Amino acid sequence: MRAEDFDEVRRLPLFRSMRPASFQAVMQGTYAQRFPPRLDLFRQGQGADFLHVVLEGSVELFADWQGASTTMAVVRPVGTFILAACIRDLPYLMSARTLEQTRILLVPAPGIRAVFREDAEFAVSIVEELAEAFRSMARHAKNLKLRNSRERIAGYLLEQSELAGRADRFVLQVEKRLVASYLGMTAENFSRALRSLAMDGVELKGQTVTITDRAALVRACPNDMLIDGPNPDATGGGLTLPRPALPRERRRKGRPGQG
Amino acid sequence: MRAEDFDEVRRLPLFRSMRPASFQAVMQGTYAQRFPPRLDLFRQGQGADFLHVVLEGSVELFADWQGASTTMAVVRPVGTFILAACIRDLPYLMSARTLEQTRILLVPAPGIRAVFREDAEFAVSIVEELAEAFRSMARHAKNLKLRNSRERIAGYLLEQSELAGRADRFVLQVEKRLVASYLGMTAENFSRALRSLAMDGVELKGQTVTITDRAALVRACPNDMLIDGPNPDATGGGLTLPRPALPRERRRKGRPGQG
DNA sequence: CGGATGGTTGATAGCAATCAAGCACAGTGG
DNA sequence: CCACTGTGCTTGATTGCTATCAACCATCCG
Repeated sequence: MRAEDFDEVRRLPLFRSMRPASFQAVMQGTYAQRFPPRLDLFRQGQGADFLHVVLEGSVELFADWQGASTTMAVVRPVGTFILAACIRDLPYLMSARTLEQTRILLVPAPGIRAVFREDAEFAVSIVEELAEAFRSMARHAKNLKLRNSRERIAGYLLEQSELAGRADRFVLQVEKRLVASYLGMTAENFSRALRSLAMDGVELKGQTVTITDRAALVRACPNDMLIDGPNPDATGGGLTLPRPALPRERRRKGRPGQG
Repeated sequence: MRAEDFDEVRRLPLFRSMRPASFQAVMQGTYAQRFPPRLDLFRQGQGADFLHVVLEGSVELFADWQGASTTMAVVRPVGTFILAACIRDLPYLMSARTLEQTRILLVPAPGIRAVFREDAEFAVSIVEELAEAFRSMARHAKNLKLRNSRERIAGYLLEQSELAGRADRFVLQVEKRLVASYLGMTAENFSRALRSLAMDGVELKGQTVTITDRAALVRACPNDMLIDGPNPDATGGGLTLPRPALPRERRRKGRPGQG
Protein backbone atom coordinates (compact mmCIF):
# COMPACT_ATOMS: atom_id res chain seq x y z
CA MET A 1 0.00 0.00 0.00
CA ARG A 2 1.34 3.38 -0.99
CA ALA A 3 2.41 5.90 1.61
CA GLU A 4 -0.04 8.58 0.53
CA ASP A 5 -2.88 6.06 0.61
CA PHE A 6 -1.79 5.14 4.08
CA ASP A 7 -2.15 8.71 5.30
CA GLU A 8 -5.44 9.19 3.55
CA VAL A 9 -6.89 6.04 5.02
CA ARG A 10 -5.66 6.98 8.45
CA ARG A 11 -7.90 10.02 8.32
CA LEU A 12 -11.08 8.09 7.54
CA PRO A 13 -13.75 8.18 10.26
CA LEU A 14 -13.50 4.44 10.71
CA PHE A 15 -9.78 4.55 11.44
CA ARG A 16 -8.96 7.98 12.72
CA SER A 17 -9.53 7.38 16.44
CA MET A 18 -7.75 4.06 16.74
CA ARG A 19 -4.32 3.56 18.26
CA PRO A 20 -1.35 3.65 15.87
CA ALA A 21 -0.40 0.06 16.62
CA SER A 22 -3.96 -1.12 15.96
CA PHE A 23 -4.02 0.78 12.72
CA GLN A 24 -0.80 -0.88 11.66
CA ALA A 25 -2.28 -4.26 12.49
CA VAL A 26 -5.47 -3.67 10.51
CA MET A 27 -3.47 -2.40 7.57
CA GLN A 28 -1.64 -5.72 7.31
CA GLY A 29 -2.79 -7.12 4.02
CA THR A 30 -4.92 -4.07 3.30
CA TYR A 31 -4.61 -2.48 -0.08
CA ALA A 32 -6.33 0.12 -2.18
CA GLN A 33 -7.29 -0.78 -5.69
CA ARG A 34 -8.75 1.01 -8.65
CA PHE A 35 -11.51 -0.75 -10.58
CA PRO A 36 -12.97 0.03 -13.99
CA PRO A 37 -16.65 0.90 -14.39
CA ARG A 38 -19.27 -1.86 -14.31
CA LEU A 39 -16.99 -4.40 -12.80
CA ASP A 40 -18.47 -7.08 -10.57
CA LEU A 41 -16.65 -6.97 -7.25
CA PHE A 42 -18.32 -9.97 -5.68
CA ARG A 43 -21.47 -12.04 -5.73
CA GLN A 44 -23.99 -12.60 -2.97
CA GLY A 45 -23.29 -15.88 -1.23
CA GLN A 46 -19.54 -15.50 -1.34
CA GLY A 47 -17.55 -15.62 1.87
CA ALA A 48 -16.71 -12.30 3.48
CA ASP A 49 -12.99 -11.80 3.08
CA PHE A 50 -12.63 -8.05 2.99
CA LEU A 51 -14.30 -5.03 4.40
CA HIS A 52 -14.70 -2.61 1.49
CA VAL A 53 -14.27 1.14 1.80
CA VAL A 54 -15.14 3.35 -1.15
CA LEU A 55 -12.49 6.03 -1.53
CA GLU A 56 -13.51 7.40 -4.92
CA GLY A 57 -16.29 6.63 -7.38
CA SER A 58 -19.42 4.65 -6.49
CA VAL A 59 -20.56 1.08 -5.99
CA GLU A 60 -23.96 -0.49 -6.45
CA LEU A 61 -25.09 -3.12 -4.00
CA PHE A 62 -27.74 -5.34 -5.49
CA ALA A 63 -29.43 -8.65 -4.85
CA ASP A 64 -31.13 -11.19 -7.02
CA TRP A 65 -33.30 -14.23 -6.72
CA GLN A 66 -34.70 -16.47 -9.40
CA GLY A 67 -33.78 -14.14 -12.18
CA ALA A 68 -35.15 -11.01 -10.56
CA SER A 69 -32.70 -8.37 -9.47
CA THR A 70 -32.90 -5.25 -7.35
CA THR A 71 -30.65 -2.44 -6.25
CA MET A 72 -30.26 -2.31 -2.49
CA ALA A 73 -27.95 0.66 -2.10
CA VAL A 74 -25.39 2.89 -3.77
CA VAL A 75 -22.26 3.52 -1.76
CA ARG A 76 -20.14 6.63 -2.24
CA PRO A 77 -17.00 7.97 -0.56
CA VAL A 78 -16.31 7.51 2.26
CA GLY A 79 -18.77 4.71 2.81
CA THR A 80 -18.14 1.11 3.72
CA PHE A 81 -20.01 -2.00 2.77
CA ILE A 82 -20.53 -5.59 3.91
CA LEU A 83 -19.32 -4.75 7.36
CA ALA A 84 -21.95 -7.04 8.88
CA ALA A 85 -20.86 -10.04 6.83
CA CYS A 86 -17.23 -9.42 7.83
CA ILE A 87 -18.09 -9.19 11.50
CA ARG A 88 -20.08 -12.41 11.49
CA ASP A 89 -17.83 -14.14 9.00
CA LEU A 90 -20.85 -15.12 6.94
CA PRO A 91 -21.66 -15.00 3.22
CA TYR A 92 -22.54 -11.66 1.68
CA LEU A 93 -26.25 -11.00 1.31
CA MET A 94 -25.69 -8.72 -1.65
CA SER A 95 -23.60 -8.50 -4.76
CA ALA A 96 -21.53 -5.46 -5.64
CA ARG A 97 -20.41 -3.80 -8.85
CA THR A 98 -18.75 -0.52 -9.62
CA LEU A 99 -20.81 2.12 -11.39
CA GLU A 100 -17.88 4.22 -12.54
CA GLN A 101 -14.15 4.03 -12.14
CA THR A 102 -13.81 3.43 -8.44
CA ARG A 103 -11.03 3.22 -5.90
CA ILE A 104 -11.69 0.84 -3.06
CA LEU A 105 -9.83 0.00 0.09
CA LEU A 106 -9.86 -3.71 0.87
CA VAL A 107 -9.35 -4.51 4.52
CA PRO A 108 -8.97 -8.18 5.46
CA ALA A 109 -11.85 -9.27 7.66
CA PRO A 110 -9.79 -11.34 10.12
CA GLY A 111 -7.73 -8.29 10.97
CA ILE A 112 -10.89 -6.32 11.68
CA ARG A 113 -12.19 -8.98 13.98
CA ALA A 114 -8.87 -9.29 15.83
CA VAL A 115 -8.18 -5.61 16.34
CA PHE A 116 -11.78 -4.99 17.26
CA ARG A 117 -11.13 -6.80 20.54
CA GLU A 118 -8.00 -4.86 21.35
CA ASP A 119 -8.83 -1.29 20.50
CA ALA A 120 -11.93 0.15 22.11
CA GLU A 121 -11.98 3.25 19.94
CA PHE A 122 -11.89 1.17 16.81
CA ALA A 123 -14.68 -0.97 18.21
CA VAL A 124 -16.74 2.14 18.75
CA SER A 125 -16.17 3.29 15.19
CA ILE A 126 -17.14 -0.12 13.84
CA VAL A 127 -20.29 -0.41 15.89
CA GLU A 128 -21.42 3.08 14.99
CA GLU A 129 -20.88 2.41 11.33
CA LEU A 130 -22.82 -0.82 11.64
CA ALA A 131 -25.63 0.78 13.60
CA GLU A 132 -26.01 3.39 10.90
CA ALA A 133 -26.09 0.67 8.25
CA PHE A 134 -28.88 -1.06 10.14
CA ARG A 135 -30.89 2.09 10.44
CA SER A 136 -30.41 2.82 6.78
CA MET A 137 -31.72 -0.61 5.83
CA ALA A 138 -34.64 -0.29 8.24
CA ARG A 139 -35.58 3.02 6.62
CA HIS A 140 -35.34 1.39 3.22
CA ALA A 141 -37.80 -1.30 4.28
CA LYS A 142 -40.16 1.23 5.84
CA ASN A 143 -40.06 3.29 2.67
CA LEU A 144 -41.06 0.26 0.61
CA LYS A 145 -43.85 -0.84 2.89
CA LEU A 146 -45.42 2.45 3.84
CA ARG A 147 -45.33 4.43 0.62
CA ASN A 148 -46.54 3.88 -2.91
CA SER A 149 -44.27 4.48 -5.88
CA ARG A 150 -45.26 8.05 -6.42
CA GLU A 151 -44.54 8.91 -2.82
CA ARG A 152 -41.25 7.09 -2.87
CA ILE A 153 -40.13 9.08 -5.88
CA ALA A 154 -41.20 12.38 -4.35
CA GLY A 155 -39.39 11.43 -1.16
CA TYR A 156 -36.30 10.51 -3.11
CA LEU A 157 -36.25 13.84 -4.91
CA LEU A 158 -36.63 15.72 -1.66
CA GLU A 159 -33.82 13.72 -0.16
CA GLN A 160 -31.55 14.36 -3.15
CA SER A 161 -32.35 18.01 -2.87
CA GLU A 162 -31.25 17.95 0.76
CA LEU A 163 -28.03 16.19 -0.16
CA ALA A 164 -27.37 18.91 -2.73
CA GLY A 165 -27.56 21.47 0.06
CA ARG A 166 -31.30 22.00 -0.11
CA ALA A 167 -30.89 23.09 -3.70
CA ASP A 168 -33.99 23.51 -5.82
CA ARG A 169 -32.10 22.29 -8.83
CA PHE A 170 -29.85 19.28 -8.85
CA VAL A 171 -28.65 16.48 -11.10
CA LEU A 172 -29.50 12.85 -10.48
CA GLN A 173 -26.36 11.09 -9.35
CA VAL A 174 -27.19 7.73 -10.88
CA GLU A 175 -29.05 6.54 -13.91
CA LYS A 176 -32.80 6.47 -13.62
CA ARG A 177 -33.18 2.77 -14.15
CA LEU A 178 -31.06 2.23 -11.09
CA VAL A 179 -33.04 4.70 -9.01
CA ALA A 180 -36.19 2.91 -10.10
CA SER A 181 -34.83 -0.41 -8.96
CA TYR A 182 -33.65 1.06 -5.70
CA LEU A 183 -37.12 2.43 -5.10
CA GLY A 184 -38.67 -0.92 -5.92
CA MET A 185 -40.38 -0.30 -9.24
CA THR A 186 -39.77 -0.83 -12.94
CA ALA A 187 -37.98 1.72 -15.04
CA GLU A 188 -41.14 2.26 -17.09
CA ASN A 189 -43.19 3.04 -14.06
CA PHE A 190 -40.54 5.29 -12.65
CA SER A 191 -40.50 7.26 -15.87
CA ARG A 192 -44.25 7.73 -15.86
CA ALA A 193 -44.59 8.50 -12.17
CA LEU A 194 -41.73 10.97 -12.37
CA ARG A 195 -43.42 12.80 -15.18
CA SER A 196 -46.68 12.83 -13.31
CA LEU A 197 -44.93 14.71 -10.52
CA ALA A 198 -44.92 17.74 -12.77
CA MET A 199 -48.28 18.45 -11.16
CA ASP A 200 -46.50 18.56 -7.84
CA GLY A 201 -43.85 21.11 -8.56
CA VAL A 202 -41.19 19.04 -10.29
CA GLU A 203 -39.60 20.00 -13.57
CA LEU A 204 -37.43 17.65 -15.55
CA LYS A 205 -34.81 18.02 -18.18
CA GLY A 206 -32.66 15.00 -18.76
CA GLN A 207 -30.92 14.17 -15.53
CA THR A 208 -31.60 17.60 -14.11
CA VAL A 209 -34.42 18.00 -11.64
CA THR A 210 -35.87 21.35 -10.68
CA ILE A 211 -38.23 21.73 -7.79
CA THR A 212 -40.53 24.58 -8.70
CA ASP A 213 -42.92 24.16 -5.80
CA ARG A 214 -41.40 22.52 -2.78
CA ALA A 215 -44.54 22.79 -0.70
CA ALA A 216 -46.48 20.85 -3.32
CA LEU A 217 -43.82 18.18 -3.49
CA VAL A 218 -43.82 17.80 0.28
CA ARG A 219 -47.58 17.46 0.06
CA ALA A 220 -47.06 14.56 -2.34
CA CYS A 221 -44.78 12.94 0.18
CA PRO A 222 -44.62 14.41 3.68
CA ASN A 223 -41.04 13.83 4.66
CA ASP A 224 -40.28 11.97 7.81
CA MET A 225 -36.94 11.90 9.54
CA LEU A 226 -37.59 8.27 10.42
CA ILE A 227 -37.80 7.18 6.79
CA ASP A 228 -35.93 9.69 4.71
CA GLY A 229 -32.93 9.95 6.92
CA PRO A 230 -31.47 12.37 9.38
CA ASN A 231 -30.80 15.28 6.98
CA PRO A 232 -29.60 17.67 9.66
CA ASP A 233 -31.68 20.71 10.56
CA ALA A 234 -34.49 19.78 8.21
CA THR A 235 -37.12 22.45 8.50
CA GLY A 236 -39.72 20.40 6.71
CA GLY A 237 -41.54 17.77 8.66
CA GLY A 238 -40.04 15.08 10.77
CA LEU A 239 -43.31 14.89 12.57
CA THR A 240 -44.24 11.57 14.03
CA LEU A 241 -46.97 12.21 16.50
CA PRO A 242 -48.46 9.57 18.72
CA ARG A 243 -51.64 8.63 16.98
CA PRO A 244 -54.85 8.86 18.96
CA ALA A 245 -55.52 5.16 19.42
CA LEU A 246 -58.32 4.57 16.95
CA PRO A 247 -61.02 2.02 17.79
CA ARG A 248 -59.75 -0.28 15.14
CA GLU A 249 -56.57 0.63 13.36
CA ARG A 250 -57.58 2.65 10.34
CA ARG A 251 -55.75 2.29 7.12
CA ARG A 252 -54.88 5.09 4.81
CA LYS A 253 -56.14 4.53 1.33
CA GLY A 254 -53.51 3.83 -1.27
CA ARG A 255 -51.04 1.72 0.64
CA PRO A 256 -50.81 -1.87 1.78
CA GLY A 257 -49.22 -2.11 5.18
CA GLN A 258 -51.55 -3.94 7.46
CA GLY A 259 -54.54 -3.72 9.75
CA MET B 1 -33.60 -6.30 40.17
CA ARG B 2 -34.21 -9.67 41.74
CA ALA B 3 -31.39 -12.10 42.41
CA GLU B 4 -32.83 -14.86 40.24
CA ASP B 5 -33.31 -12.41 37.38
CA PHE B 6 -29.72 -11.40 37.82
CA ASP B 7 -28.50 -14.95 37.33
CA GLU B 8 -30.79 -15.55 34.42
CA VAL B 9 -29.69 -12.41 32.66
CA ARG B 10 -26.05 -13.23 33.29
CA ARG B 11 -26.49 -16.34 31.17
CA LEU B 12 -27.88 -14.51 28.15
CA PRO B 13 -25.69 -14.60 25.05
CA LEU B 14 -25.29 -10.86 25.13
CA PHE B 15 -23.90 -10.85 28.67
CA ARG B 16 -22.41 -14.23 29.30
CA SER B 17 -18.86 -13.55 28.10
CA MET B 18 -18.34 -10.18 29.71
CA ARG B 19 -16.27 -9.57 32.83
CA PRO B 20 -18.09 -9.64 36.17
CA ALA B 21 -17.28 -6.01 36.90
CA SER B 22 -18.58 -4.93 33.49
CA PHE B 23 -21.72 -6.91 34.03
CA GLN B 24 -22.24 -5.19 37.35
CA ALA B 25 -21.78 -1.84 35.68
CA VAL B 26 -24.27 -2.56 32.91
CA MET B 27 -26.78 -3.82 35.40
CA GLN B 28 -26.82 -0.47 37.18
CA GLY B 29 -30.29 0.83 36.62
CA THR B 30 -31.30 -2.30 34.71
CA TYR B 31 -34.55 -3.95 35.63
CA ALA B 32 -36.84 -6.66 34.38
CA GLN B 33 -40.49 -5.88 34.03
CA ARG B 34 -43.62 -7.79 33.14
CA PHE B 35 -46.03 -6.12 30.74
CA PRO B 36 -49.63 -7.02 29.90
CA PRO B 37 -50.65 -7.99 26.35
CA ARG B 38 -51.08 -5.31 23.72
CA LEU B 39 -49.28 -2.68 25.63
CA ASP B 40 -47.42 0.04 23.75
CA LEU B 41 -43.83 0.06 24.96
CA PHE B 42 -42.66 3.06 22.99
CA ARG B 43 -43.29 5.04 19.85
CA GLN B 44 -41.04 5.60 16.90
CA GLY B 45 -39.30 8.95 17.19
CA GLN B 46 -38.72 8.66 20.91
CA GLY B 47 -35.22 8.90 22.29
CA ALA B 48 -33.39 5.65 22.90
CA ASP B 49 -33.12 5.24 26.65
CA PHE B 50 -33.05 1.48 27.09
CA LEU B 51 -31.89 -1.55 25.26
CA HIS B 52 -34.74 -4.04 25.42
CA VAL B 53 -34.27 -7.77 25.87
CA VAL B 54 -37.28 -10.07 25.58
CA LEU B 55 -37.11 -12.71 28.31
CA GLU B 56 -40.60 -14.19 27.92
CA GLY B 57 -43.51 -13.53 25.59
CA SER B 58 -43.24 -11.60 22.34
CA VAL B 59 -43.03 -8.06 21.06
CA GLU B 60 -44.13 -6.57 17.75
CA LEU B 61 -41.99 -3.92 16.16
CA PHE B 62 -43.98 -1.80 13.77
CA ALA B 63 -43.73 1.48 11.94
CA ASP B 64 -46.23 3.95 10.59
CA TRP B 65 -46.38 6.93 8.36
CA GLN B 66 -49.31 9.08 7.38
CA GLY B 67 -51.85 6.70 8.84
CA ALA B 68 -50.41 3.57 7.27
CA SER B 69 -48.84 1.02 9.54
CA THR B 70 -46.72 -2.05 9.02
CA THR B 71 -45.15 -4.79 11.11
CA MET B 72 -41.38 -4.82 10.83
CA ALA B 73 -40.50 -7.72 13.10
CA VAL B 74 -41.64 -9.92 15.94
CA VAL B 75 -39.10 -10.43 18.70
CA ARG B 76 -39.12 -13.50 20.93
CA PRO B 77 -36.88 -14.73 23.75
CA VAL B 78 -34.01 -14.17 23.92
CA GLY B 79 -33.96 -11.42 21.35
CA THR B 80 -33.06 -7.79 21.73
CA PHE B 81 -34.41 -4.75 19.98
CA ILE B 82 -33.47 -1.14 19.24
CA LEU B 83 -29.84 -1.87 19.81
CA ALA B 84 -28.86 0.38 16.91
CA ALA B 85 -30.77 3.37 18.28
CA CYS B 86 -29.12 2.87 21.68
CA ILE B 87 -25.66 2.70 20.18
CA ARG B 88 -26.10 5.85 18.17
CA ASP B 89 -28.22 7.59 20.78
CA LEU B 90 -30.79 8.44 18.16
CA PRO B 91 -34.59 8.22 18.01
CA TYR B 92 -36.18 4.81 17.50
CA LEU B 93 -37.17 4.06 13.92
CA MET B 94 -39.93 1.72 15.04
CA SER B 95 -42.61 1.48 17.65
CA ALA B 96 -43.04 -1.53 19.91
CA ARG B 97 -45.94 -3.24 21.60
CA THR B 98 -46.35 -6.50 23.44
CA LEU B 99 -48.37 -9.22 21.77
CA GLU B 100 -48.95 -11.28 24.89
CA GLN B 101 -47.90 -10.99 28.49
CA THR B 102 -44.21 -10.30 28.17
CA ARG B 103 -41.23 -9.97 30.46
CA ILE B 104 -38.61 -7.53 29.26
CA LEU B 105 -35.20 -6.57 30.52
CA LEU B 106 -34.54 -2.85 30.28
CA VAL B 107 -30.88 -1.94 30.11
CA PRO B 108 -29.98 1.76 30.25
CA ALA B 109 -28.34 2.83 27.00
CA PRO B 110 -25.61 5.01 28.57
CA GLY B 111 -24.32 2.01 30.52
CA ILE B 112 -24.14 -0.01 27.33
CA ARG B 113 -22.17 2.68 25.58
CA ALA B 114 -19.78 3.11 28.51
CA VAL B 115 -19.07 -0.54 29.18
CA PHE B 116 -18.76 -1.22 25.48
CA ARG B 117 -15.44 0.67 25.52
CA GLU B 118 -14.08 -1.16 28.51
CA ASP B 119 -14.96 -4.77 27.91
CA ALA B 120 -13.90 -6.25 24.59
CA GLU B 121 -15.94 -9.41 24.99
CA PHE B 122 -19.06 -7.39 25.60
CA ALA B 123 -18.22 -5.28 22.57
CA VAL B 124 -17.98 -8.43 20.49
CA SER B 125 -21.36 -9.66 21.70
CA ILE B 126 -22.95 -6.31 20.95
CA VAL B 127 -21.50 -6.04 17.48
CA GLU B 128 -22.48 -9.59 16.58
CA GLU B 129 -26.01 -8.98 17.74
CA LEU B 130 -26.14 -5.80 15.72
CA ALA B 131 -24.64 -7.42 12.64
CA GLU B 132 -27.30 -10.09 12.78
CA ALA B 133 -29.99 -7.44 13.12
CA PHE B 134 -28.66 -5.75 10.01
CA ARG B 135 -28.63 -8.94 8.03
CA SER B 136 -32.13 -9.75 9.15
CA MET B 137 -33.38 -6.37 7.97
CA ALA B 138 -31.52 -6.71 4.68
CA ARG B 139 -33.19 -10.07 4.11
CA HIS B 140 -36.54 -8.52 4.90
CA ALA B 141 -35.99 -5.86 2.24
CA LYS B 142 -34.81 -8.42 -0.29
CA ASN B 143 -37.85 -10.55 0.39
CA LEU B 144 -40.14 -7.59 -0.28
CA LYS B 145 -38.40 -6.51 -3.45
CA LEU B 146 -37.66 -9.82 -5.10
CA ARG B 147 -40.78 -11.87 -4.41
CA ASN B 148 -44.48 -11.43 -4.99
CA SER B 149 -47.00 -12.02 -2.22
CA ARG B 150 -47.58 -15.64 -3.05
CA GLU B 151 -43.90 -16.39 -2.94
CA ARG B 152 -43.41 -14.49 0.27
CA ILE B 153 -46.11 -16.52 1.95
CA ALA B 154 -44.72 -19.81 0.70
CA GLY B 155 -41.29 -18.74 1.90
CA TYR B 156 -42.69 -17.79 5.26
CA LEU B 157 -44.36 -21.16 5.68
CA LEU B 158 -41.18 -22.98 4.79
CA GLU B 159 -39.28 -20.86 7.26
CA GLN B 160 -41.79 -21.53 10.02
CA SER B 161 -41.55 -25.19 9.26
CA GLU B 162 -37.79 -25.01 9.71
CA LEU B 163 -38.18 -23.19 13.01
CA ALA B 164 -40.51 -25.95 14.15
CA GLY B 165 -37.73 -28.44 13.53
CA ARG B 166 -38.52 -29.10 9.89
CA ALA B 167 -41.98 -30.26 10.93
CA ASP B 168 -44.57 -30.81 8.24
CA ARG B 169 -47.25 -29.61 10.63
CA PHE B 170 -46.98 -26.54 12.78
CA VAL B 171 -49.04 -23.77 14.30
CA LEU B 172 -48.69 -20.16 13.27
CA GLN B 173 -47.07 -18.29 16.13
CA VAL B 174 -48.80 -14.99 15.51
CA GLU B 175 -52.14 -13.93 14.16
CA LYS B 176 -52.51 -13.93 10.44
CA ARG B 177 -53.23 -10.25 10.09
CA LEU B 178 -49.85 -9.60 11.63
CA VAL B 179 -48.09 -12.06 9.37
CA ALA B 180 -49.77 -10.37 6.42
CA SER B 181 -48.49 -6.99 7.52
CA TYR B 182 -45.04 -8.35 8.13
CA LEU B 183 -45.02 -9.79 4.63
CA GLY B 184 -46.19 -6.50 3.20
CA MET B 185 -49.74 -7.24 2.11
CA THR B 186 -53.29 -6.77 3.33
CA ALA B 187 -54.97 -9.34 5.54
CA GLU B 188 -57.52 -10.02 2.79
CA ASN B 189 -54.89 -10.77 0.24
CA PHE B 190 -52.96 -12.90 2.64
CA SER B 191 -56.05 -14.97 3.28
CA ARG B 192 -56.69 -15.52 -0.39
CA ALA B 193 -53.12 -16.22 -1.36
CA LEU B 194 -52.73 -18.61 1.54
CA ARG B 195 -55.74 -20.57 0.43
CA SER B 196 -54.48 -20.63 -3.11
CA LEU B 197 -51.37 -22.39 -1.85
CA ALA B 198 -53.50 -25.50 -1.39
CA MET B 199 -52.48 -26.23 -4.98
CA ASP B 200 -48.90 -26.20 -3.80
CA GLY B 201 -49.07 -28.71 -1.02
CA VAL B 202 -50.36 -26.62 1.87
CA GLU B 203 -53.29 -27.63 4.03
CA LEU B 204 -54.93 -25.26 6.44
CA LYS B 205 -57.06 -25.65 9.51
CA GLY B 206 -57.33 -22.56 11.64
CA GLN B 207 -53.86 -21.62 12.78
CA THR B 208 -52.51 -25.05 11.93
CA VAL B 209 -50.54 -25.44 8.73
CA THR B 210 -49.77 -28.81 7.22
CA ILE B 211 -47.31 -29.16 4.41
CA THR B 212 -48.54 -32.09 2.36
CA ASP B 213 -46.11 -31.64 -0.51
CA ARG B 214 -42.92 -29.90 0.43
CA ALA B 215 -41.43 -30.20 -3.02
CA ALA B 216 -44.39 -28.39 -4.50
CA LEU B 217 -44.16 -25.65 -1.91
CA VAL B 218 -40.47 -25.19 -2.57
CA ARG B 219 -41.35 -24.95 -6.24
CA ALA B 220 -43.71 -22.09 -5.38
CA CYS B 221 -40.86 -20.35 -3.61
CA PRO B 222 -37.36 -21.75 -4.04
CA ASN B 223 -35.79 -21.07 -0.69
CA ASP B 224 -32.61 -19.11 -0.52
CA MET B 225 -30.33 -18.92 2.47
CA LEU B 226 -29.67 -15.30 1.61
CA ILE B 227 -33.30 -14.29 2.00
CA ASP B 228 -34.97 -16.79 4.27
CA GLY B 229 -32.25 -16.92 6.86
CA PRO B 230 -29.52 -19.25 7.91
CA ASN B 231 -31.68 -22.21 9.00
CA PRO B 232 -28.78 -24.51 9.84
CA ASP B 233 -28.09 -27.56 7.69
CA ALA B 234 -30.90 -26.77 5.28
CA THR B 235 -31.01 -29.54 2.70
CA GLY B 236 -33.25 -27.65 0.36
CA GLY B 237 -31.69 -25.01 -1.79
CA GLY B 238 -29.47 -22.21 -0.67
CA LEU B 239 -28.29 -22.07 -4.21
CA THR B 240 -27.14 -18.72 -5.44
CA LEU B 241 -25.18 -19.41 -8.54
CA PRO B 242 -23.41 -16.74 -10.52
CA ARG B 243 -25.76 -16.01 -13.34
CA PRO B 244 -24.36 -16.27 -16.83
CA ALA B 245 -24.14 -12.58 -17.67
CA LEU B 246 -27.03 -12.17 -20.09
CA PRO B 247 -26.76 -9.71 -22.97
CA ARG B 248 -29.17 -7.37 -21.32
CA GLU B 249 -30.34 -8.19 -17.83
CA ARG B 250 -33.42 -10.30 -18.20
CA ARG B 251 -36.27 -9.97 -15.84
CA ARG B 252 -38.35 -12.79 -14.55
CA LYS B 253 -42.02 -12.35 -15.25
CA GLY B 254 -44.09 -11.59 -12.22
CA ARG B 255 -41.82 -9.44 -10.15
CA PRO B 256 -40.81 -5.78 -10.14
CA GLY B 257 -37.17 -5.45 -9.22
CA GLN B 258 -35.37 -3.63 -11.92
CA GLY B 259 -33.63 -3.91 -15.24
C1' DC C 1 -23.43 4.10 -40.05
C1' DG C 2 -24.97 0.13 -37.25
C1' DG C 3 -25.44 -1.41 -32.55
C1' DA C 4 -25.88 -1.09 -27.81
C1' DT C 5 -27.83 1.24 -23.96
C1' DG C 6 -30.83 4.25 -21.41
C1' DG C 7 -35.04 6.49 -21.48
C1' DT C 8 -39.87 7.26 -22.84
C1' DT C 9 -44.48 6.19 -24.35
C1' DG C 10 -48.61 3.40 -25.35
C1' DA C 11 -51.55 -0.63 -24.85
C1' DT C 12 -52.75 -4.36 -22.08
C1' DA C 13 -52.93 -7.62 -18.36
C1' DG C 14 -52.82 -8.83 -13.73
C1' DC C 15 -51.80 -8.67 -9.08
C1' DA C 16 -53.06 -6.57 -5.01
C1' DA C 17 -55.81 -2.96 -2.44
C1' DT C 18 -60.33 -1.33 -1.30
C1' DC C 19 -65.03 -1.70 -0.02
C1' DA C 20 -68.53 -4.45 1.94
C1' DA C 21 -70.56 -8.33 4.04
C1' DG C 22 -70.68 -12.39 6.46
C1' DC C 23 -68.77 -16.04 9.57
C1' DA C 24 -66.42 -17.95 13.69
C1' DC C 25 -64.98 -17.62 18.21
C1' DA C 26 -64.06 -15.78 22.88
C1' DG C 27 -65.36 -13.13 26.61
C1' DT C 28 -69.10 -10.76 29.01
C1' DG C 29 -73.28 -10.09 31.18
C1' DG C 30 -78.11 -10.80 31.84
C1' DC D 1 -77.47 -20.86 29.35
C1' DC D 2 -77.61 -17.75 25.88
C1' DA D 3 -77.82 -13.24 23.62
C1' DC D 4 -74.34 -9.64 22.85
C1' DT D 5 -70.24 -7.74 21.28
C1' DG D 6 -65.56 -7.24 19.74
C1' DT D 7 -62.07 -9.18 17.05
C1' DG D 8 -59.95 -11.94 13.71
C1' DC D 9 -60.70 -14.24 9.50
C1' DT D 10 -62.78 -15.12 5.12
C1' DT D 11 -65.17 -14.22 0.84
C1' DG D 12 -66.98 -11.53 -3.03
C1' DA D 13 -67.13 -7.57 -6.09
C1' DT D 14 -64.66 -3.88 -7.77
C1' DT D 15 -61.09 -0.56 -8.48
C1' DG D 16 -56.66 0.66 -9.58
C1' DC D 17 -51.82 0.66 -9.27
C1' DT D 18 -48.00 -1.50 -11.25
C1' DA D 19 -45.85 -4.83 -14.28
C1' DT D 20 -45.46 -6.51 -18.87
C1' DC D 21 -44.98 -6.30 -23.72
C1' DA D 22 -43.75 -3.67 -27.59
C1' DA D 23 -42.21 0.17 -30.02
C1' DC D 24 -39.72 4.12 -30.60
C1' DC D 25 -36.35 7.84 -29.70
C1' DA D 26 -31.84 9.77 -28.18
C1' DT D 27 -27.16 9.27 -27.27
C1' DC D 28 -22.86 7.33 -27.38
C1' DC D 29 -19.36 4.69 -29.63
C1' DG D 30 -16.59 1.74 -32.52
